[in-house]
Amino acid sequence: MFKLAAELRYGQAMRLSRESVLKGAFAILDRYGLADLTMRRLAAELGIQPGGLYWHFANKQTLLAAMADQITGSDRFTEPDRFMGETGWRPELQMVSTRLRSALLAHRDGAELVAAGYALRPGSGQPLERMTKIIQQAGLGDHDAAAAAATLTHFVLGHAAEVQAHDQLRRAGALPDDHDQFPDPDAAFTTGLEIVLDGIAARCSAVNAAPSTPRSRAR
Amino acid sequence: MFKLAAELRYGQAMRLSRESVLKGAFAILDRYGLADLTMRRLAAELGIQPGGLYWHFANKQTLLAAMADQITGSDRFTEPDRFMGETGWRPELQMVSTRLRSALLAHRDGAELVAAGYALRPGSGQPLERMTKIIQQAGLGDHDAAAAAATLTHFVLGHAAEVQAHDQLRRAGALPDDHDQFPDPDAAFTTGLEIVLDGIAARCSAVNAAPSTPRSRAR
DNA sequence: ACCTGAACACCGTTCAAGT
DNA sequence: ACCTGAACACCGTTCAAGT
Repeated sequence: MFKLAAELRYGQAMRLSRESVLKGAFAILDRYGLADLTMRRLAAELGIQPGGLYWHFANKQTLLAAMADQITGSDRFTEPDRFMGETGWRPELQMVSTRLRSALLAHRDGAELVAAGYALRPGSGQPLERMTKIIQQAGLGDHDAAAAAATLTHFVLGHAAEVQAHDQLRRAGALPDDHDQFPDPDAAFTTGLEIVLDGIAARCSAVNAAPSTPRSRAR
Repeated sequence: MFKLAAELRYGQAMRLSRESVLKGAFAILDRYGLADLTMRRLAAELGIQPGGLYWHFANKQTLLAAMADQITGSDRFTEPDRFMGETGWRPELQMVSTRLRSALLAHRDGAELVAAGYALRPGSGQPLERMTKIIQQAGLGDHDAAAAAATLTHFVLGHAAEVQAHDQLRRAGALPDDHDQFPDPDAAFTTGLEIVLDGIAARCSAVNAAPSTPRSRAR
């Protein structure tokens, strides 16, 4: 009898799963940021002891990698390959980049999290692989396509990280009221994206113009 | 008498300065990596108690920022403005980018360090400001020049971070003997740099061709 | 001026033991 | 199978007190 009462009070409220632990981790991330996402704090949020977490995840690194995978590996990038018919490589690349940006910005410190548990490792880097394929279909060779996709990824990741670092400064109150002393990140993203896409376009036409000497550059 | 002996043994070996603390910090960084660069470890390396460090630097963040500034703010970027005469914006941008890459790769985890204590904040972002000026002289407006410089910086930083993350994996022995399953980072850098520079060139000619409608894009 | 000694409030991780 | 309890080996930072 007493035991039952004790269980109602102190017993497990509900058995946890990998998914519920991940959910709790995202809750802390979004509310308090990556710096405050500690194993002990997460355990407290979930109502268990710190050690209990290690039944679900081998270590913190694995947990963070799973979070990064969830951000970067959402179905948005694996979506119907030819959903929009033959729109060409440029709008496709633009779409993947924009969606990756949105995915990174959807969670507080999302870019830092993904950059830390590197998104570029195979398997998780779904947007990277998607970009590489699109660029290959645009006519670039394997090496060039990989380098171009990496360049695009670095830009998107760096841009999102910069935006979120700026968010963090504002939260800390260390900014002069903002408005636009840091002139419009959306416009900067659009411009940067156009620059990279134009650069890829230039390399494509260079290859198409002189297939035997891919080193030649358009002037 | 005993006091003198005691001082010879346990007294200060040599008064520390901000510079010597920085030097010790770089020594640990290069030998053991950023993860092992702790205030306690640094104090031990310098032969003082952990608390003693806080006379020289307000906190760890300030120390790391000073290290990032030293990497990113070396004189290499402020060098003679017209040392190479009128070589044009492209080789100038190429030079600054290449030197920034070298500076980041010169210290273990240099890219991560610079990315964390953001190199993009004014004052420390000397390469960023240098790039912006060069691009402005190439004909782009303030906003476009800033966006282009940020794009270039994100590429260089992201590339270097990727290279060093790869180095770390190899050190941990978690890689299949390397050779070139990760095909030549130097070539990937050259290709990525050309892509971004071509993109900037495209934007320049778009502006020059139609100054009143800078939205038009070269085809 | 520069540092010690000692404490405070944290970390991630392990592991026997409980249920 | 899933978690507790308790420990281990760390952190960054503060601050009175020494010299």
